[in-house]
Amino acid sequence: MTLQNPTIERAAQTIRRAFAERKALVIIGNCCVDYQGRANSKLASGERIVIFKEDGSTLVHRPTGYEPVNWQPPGCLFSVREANEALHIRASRRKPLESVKISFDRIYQVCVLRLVDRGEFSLYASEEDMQRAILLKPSLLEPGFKPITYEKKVEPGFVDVYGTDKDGKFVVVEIKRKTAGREAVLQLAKYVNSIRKMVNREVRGVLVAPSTAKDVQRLLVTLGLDFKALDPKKCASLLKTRETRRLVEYFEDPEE
Amino acid sequence: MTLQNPTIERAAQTIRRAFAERKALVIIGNCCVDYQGRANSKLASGERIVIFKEDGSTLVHRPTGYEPVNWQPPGCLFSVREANEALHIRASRRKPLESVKISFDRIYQVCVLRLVDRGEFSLYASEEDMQRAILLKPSLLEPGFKPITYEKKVEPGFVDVYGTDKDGKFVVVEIKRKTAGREAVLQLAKYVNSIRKMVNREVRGVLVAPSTAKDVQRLLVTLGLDFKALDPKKCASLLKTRETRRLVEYFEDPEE
DNA sequence: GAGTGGATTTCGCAT
DNA sequence: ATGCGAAGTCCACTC
Repeated sequence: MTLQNPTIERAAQTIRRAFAERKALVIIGNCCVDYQGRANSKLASGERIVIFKEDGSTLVHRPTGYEPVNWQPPGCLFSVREANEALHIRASRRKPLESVKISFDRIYQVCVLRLVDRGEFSLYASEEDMQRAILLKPSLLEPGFKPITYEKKVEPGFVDVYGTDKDGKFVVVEIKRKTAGREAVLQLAKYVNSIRKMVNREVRGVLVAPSTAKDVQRLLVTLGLDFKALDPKKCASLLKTRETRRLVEYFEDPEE
Repeated sequence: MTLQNPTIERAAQTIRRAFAERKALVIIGNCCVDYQGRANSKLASGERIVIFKEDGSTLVHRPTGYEPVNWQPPGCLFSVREANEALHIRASRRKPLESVKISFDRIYQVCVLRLVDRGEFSLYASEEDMQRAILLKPSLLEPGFKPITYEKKVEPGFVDVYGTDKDGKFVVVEIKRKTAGREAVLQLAKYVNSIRKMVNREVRGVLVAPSTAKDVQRLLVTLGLDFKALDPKKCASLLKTRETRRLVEYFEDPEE
């Protein structure tokens, strides 16, 4: 439901009902803003986009900039008042005690919304990011792990990461960005077997993924392989705070 | 200018022109969002409020939460495409290379805006205000305190305020606008140690904040640092009654 | 409930 | 441009 260029009275009426019904609001108009709480601020008159959400969060957006000039986190109570031919909306909360007062002298549009949004949000890094993270911080895999090389060519394909564990055993690491299925395990098993034929030492296989599909855990046990849960997102954030360029140089010319 | 429940074609046309004329856009509709760049994310279908600003910033807001679920800072280029009865808007930038692709399958409203906003914004009772207050009225810190300079560069960072106490000892002041945690103390300690290495005189450290977190008092004692309680609001009200412009001139060329 | 650390942090300022 | 510190940071997680 949308009002175009409503009077202050009409807008106030609509906005009050919207708050009562816990609907979201988008108001576009000329306003000034006063904030008092953790700090204090004043914003002189100008045209802005103001959003009030169902959960009590509040945003005042100027025509430029990523950040809202004024805002209020979720959990606010809203109140509406008309005075001096202006519409005053106050969003306030306790802990910390603070409030934002938005005063409109002209309203171009009031948009009342019942938004339905059940869409899942997922943030992730690429498989390569997980690989880099493990090379950078081998303890992510397990204590004592030492990478030797990565993308190691073996008969069936390329081993994601290859190294030794705390006991000196060889370790073959297979990385999946999302829930690992049966094929990931079989792939890892192939690599492990391939390497066992070539070296005269114990070889372990470790599957790295945020989680496994059902029954995969049992398959891993059957084949004598290990699993390490690792969140791609954590890998991504870890990479940000480190120098990754060096990695390439360091592992550039992998020894055989 | 506002479209209600437009067809995809009509919306695309309007949005293209809005981008060409560098106007701001508020679009409400059902969409999914794909982000690739510093990280990657996928947002499944749902109803959202999407804002494109004149400066290239982009915001995708779900019906709850202070923060946008997806966004792009200022400086993006927008492109519009129609395919499979959906409208795809891409906001992309270089450095870092990243893009957000928003795909609408239903659009409830498109609002094209030329917002005029010249209103001045001023923030009070910030950390900077506390700093100014202390420089203006050094006795707020303690009797006999004499500021030498502020924002003094030392190895680990910038010392908020630097001066001497009634006994001629050097004083390093670290200011926090809110309850000071452990990290504030450690920061102060770093500054103090850094300065101790450089001068041949006693150096004291004073933490200024409205209050401290638990255990922080003990940490201060352990490290031999002092604490002075100071309310940001009081600093702000003190500044209102004085001429603050002078400060800059006075401390402009800090002596070493 | 408070403290601690991360963020697709963003933003501003200094080098 | 790049890098570092601050923020009304917000937010999720731990104690």
